[in-house]
Amino acid sequence: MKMTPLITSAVMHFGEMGSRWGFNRTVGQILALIVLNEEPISAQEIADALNISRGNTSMGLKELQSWRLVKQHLVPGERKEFFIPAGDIWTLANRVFEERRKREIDPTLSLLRDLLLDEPANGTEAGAQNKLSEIHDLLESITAWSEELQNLGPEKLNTLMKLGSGVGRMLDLKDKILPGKNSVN
Amino acid sequence: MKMTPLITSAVMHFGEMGSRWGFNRTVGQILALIVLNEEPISAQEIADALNISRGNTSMGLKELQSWRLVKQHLVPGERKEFFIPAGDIWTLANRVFEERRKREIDPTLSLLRDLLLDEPANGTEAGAQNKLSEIHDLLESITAWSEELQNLGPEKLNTLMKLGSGVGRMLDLKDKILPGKNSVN
DNA sequence: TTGAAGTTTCAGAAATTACTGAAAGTTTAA
DNA sequence: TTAAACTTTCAGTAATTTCTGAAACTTCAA
Repeated sequence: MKMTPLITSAVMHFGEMGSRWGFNRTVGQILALIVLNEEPISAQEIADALNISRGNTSMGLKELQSWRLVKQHLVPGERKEFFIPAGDIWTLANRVFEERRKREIDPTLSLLRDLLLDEPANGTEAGAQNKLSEIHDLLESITAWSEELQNLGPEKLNTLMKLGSGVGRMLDLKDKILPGKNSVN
Repeated sequence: MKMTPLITSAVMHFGEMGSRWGFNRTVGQILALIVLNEEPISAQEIADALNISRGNTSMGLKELQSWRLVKQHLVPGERKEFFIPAGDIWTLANRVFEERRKREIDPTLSLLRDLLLDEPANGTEAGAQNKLSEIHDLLESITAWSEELQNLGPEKLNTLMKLGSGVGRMLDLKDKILPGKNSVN
């Protein structure tokens, strides 16, 4: 494992950002290393390149697999396990979104649903429930929308993103082209 | 300040989620309290309701103001400062997105731009640069897209989100309705 | 069936992050 | 100008999170 200056900077940066993206420093570094490395890389090579313990490496890889960002790669004839990215950059980004949605939105949505079932005990609670219900609706929209975008597939998603301000114009026209059931009250 | 059971559950939950959303427990709790409370609330009331020190409260409020999620509210005749949400739920969600983009994407984008300026020293670096350039493009698309959505305004954004699977159909038709400059190669 | 080559687990140590509370700072009314 | 009412800062402590490394586990070839 080489670790040229360029790769080192990138790996270090991904480490720093790791915690903001939902995992920790070494997990970020491991991910960067696996993505930037052309060849499959073994756990031991990772530990050496990053100067971290073998144990920490093992946990980091487990976490990355739970995020479905890296996967094992069996090299025939080799006993040890190698690791490679679980897909192209687009796929990885999608997985990060999805996984974060699960961790950042779903639990709240489920709590809000419960809280909204209770009868408000008084005026204060009624007011709070209104707010909570607004939050609930917003989070549901976001969830539904992100699922929608996911099964649009990368190509269409890309088209949509590149469309830029065209989206606004398109919305103005939508009733003409999509009459009926999808019009919004 | 009351803190009925309902409000307590919500506040505690927002505290737990806080760290996943980019701030810490008490900041999350303070935010929930301010949003769910109908009336403006003072720093002292917040500290009492959450059982946290006055100093911590002050830091938390400062952070929430830096995220532009809460703002001061001067009550005439009162010396102390009161706090209220900086806008409706939609606005707050937008601010969180925006702020997180600044913290989670912008620094990486800027590093990637720098790294891509260097001449690759060898084959390994060239390969890594390709990957980095893919990541760069993806992050730029996301940034541009999120800005686009922001200045679409809440109403249109809502229309778009509610459109659901209609988006896919609309994209199929887009060349017919938006000919020319916005077509994607 | 043993042992070499590998992986995983997890208790404790190290590093990081959050919180407290006392002291310093600010504002306003008298 | 003083002092009461309030806010902010920040050094030190507490809580949490991450990391290490030794031990336990697994797999496979001989």
